[in-house]
Amino acid sequence: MEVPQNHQPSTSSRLEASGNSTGVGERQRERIIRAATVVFSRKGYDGARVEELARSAGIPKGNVLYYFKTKKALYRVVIEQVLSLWLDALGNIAVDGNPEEAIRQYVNRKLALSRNYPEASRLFAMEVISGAPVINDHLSGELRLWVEEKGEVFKKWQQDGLMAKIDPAHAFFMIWAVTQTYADFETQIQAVTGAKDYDQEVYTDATGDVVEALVRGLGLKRDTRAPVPSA
Amino acid sequence: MEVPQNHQPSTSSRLEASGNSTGVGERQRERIIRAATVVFSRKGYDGARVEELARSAGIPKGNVLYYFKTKKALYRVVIEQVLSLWLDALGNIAVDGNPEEAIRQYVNRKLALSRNYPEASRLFAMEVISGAPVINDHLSGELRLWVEEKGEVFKKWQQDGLMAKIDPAHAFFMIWAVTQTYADFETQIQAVTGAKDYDQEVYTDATGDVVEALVRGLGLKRDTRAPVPSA
DNA sequence: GTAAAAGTTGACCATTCGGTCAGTTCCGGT
DNA sequence: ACCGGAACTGACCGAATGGTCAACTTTTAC
Repeated sequence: MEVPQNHQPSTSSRLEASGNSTGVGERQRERIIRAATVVFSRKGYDGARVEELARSAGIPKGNVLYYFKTKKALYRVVIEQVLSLWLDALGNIAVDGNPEEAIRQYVNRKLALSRNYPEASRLFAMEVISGAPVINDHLSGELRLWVEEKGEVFKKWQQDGLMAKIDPAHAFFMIWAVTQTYADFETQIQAVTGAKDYDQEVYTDATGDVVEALVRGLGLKRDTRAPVPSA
Repeated sequence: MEVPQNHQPSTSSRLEASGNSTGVGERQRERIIRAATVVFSRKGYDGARVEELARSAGIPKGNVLYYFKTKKALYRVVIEQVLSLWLDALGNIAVDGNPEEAIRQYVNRKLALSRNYPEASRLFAMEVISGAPVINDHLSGELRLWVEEKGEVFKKWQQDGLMAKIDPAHAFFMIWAVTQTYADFETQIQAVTGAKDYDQEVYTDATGDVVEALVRGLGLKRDTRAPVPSA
């Protein structure tokens, strides 16, 4: 487990002009990353062949290794991108509004994420199951802080009798588990439900039932003292 | 994806005597399977090296291949064993008793399974995330039937007002997701909670909070018409 | 227009890995 | 004691894979 330096070819000479996306090779880079996310998420790091990553991106193998010095370097970039997507999605849980609505929104957001980026979710899951060799620091760093912080909010809610007395961390574990299961275990759920159009059928039911069940399970109440300002 | 025949050396000559565990090589076989479960669950099929499987079992590589003709054959045996553990654990949900107690027991059983066989859970998860190439048939066969069957019970409960009106399948998905998350995402939960003794600290909280939250979330009630016979 | 830089490609190389095999040891039956 | 088969082992092999490279094409800068 060395720390392979990143190649990062372009992006160096003409940084000033054209703002962000430097034209030519930058598109390829992202093209590769996108393709790699899909392949890695199904085969895992070891199961994914560089040649397959290339084919999936529609370019020859040599070209992939031009943009990413090693397979591991590519994986690192991919997983880090997935992680930031994950962390971003944690977003801000509305602290001030009423708990029920706040969590309802949060769950819906997480559910939408599973729906729109199922590969990202699966890749993240695989990484964690494997012991999170790459992102462990992020988990015990940023994520842990975030949970502690938001946990305080939960405790406040609990004191106000607006949430069941559940260890805040476990409340998050529950929410994450339930929302991500629809991406990670898609194969299983597909097999069991026999749904023809997974994305349509399954998520429709899930967003209804699951959100309600979680809100109920976590014992979330509307804050009656400060009624919602209509919006 | 061929179907590699299994070697299965011993167990053939002296089946009659000594009942089940045929002495000599049978112990090795199980030894290998146990070790392989651990390694596969962390590295995945492709990530696990035969040499490592061997080392983990404390025997030379050649010896592993003596008992299992190919790596894939070994994997198949391992995953199938894990699956049957999983399916067995589904067990019988007490249909007659009161819903609340039935699910409470079921969740506790699943939680205990995650606790006692975390590698099995992780391996199962990996297999499913990868598209369940080996166990897909089981999922859309046995498992689907089981869910349909037990789903009927749920519907009955719902008609009697003893359970929230949730698509039964999704109720299971929730339960599975939550209980298995403690095994599959152990690394993440460990990182976030910073627990020193994961097995002890985390599961203690989980069995308390999680069971309650699920019972509440699924709106399970005690059947008041037929009070529990004291036990 | 032209030269340098960036990008592209397929051939090629070294290593690793799954699997084979011939030879040896172990062990139960007689 | 000895025979036969099961169990075991390390050397070996071919295929596959990650990565390199030199040649070539395209783009960019002036």
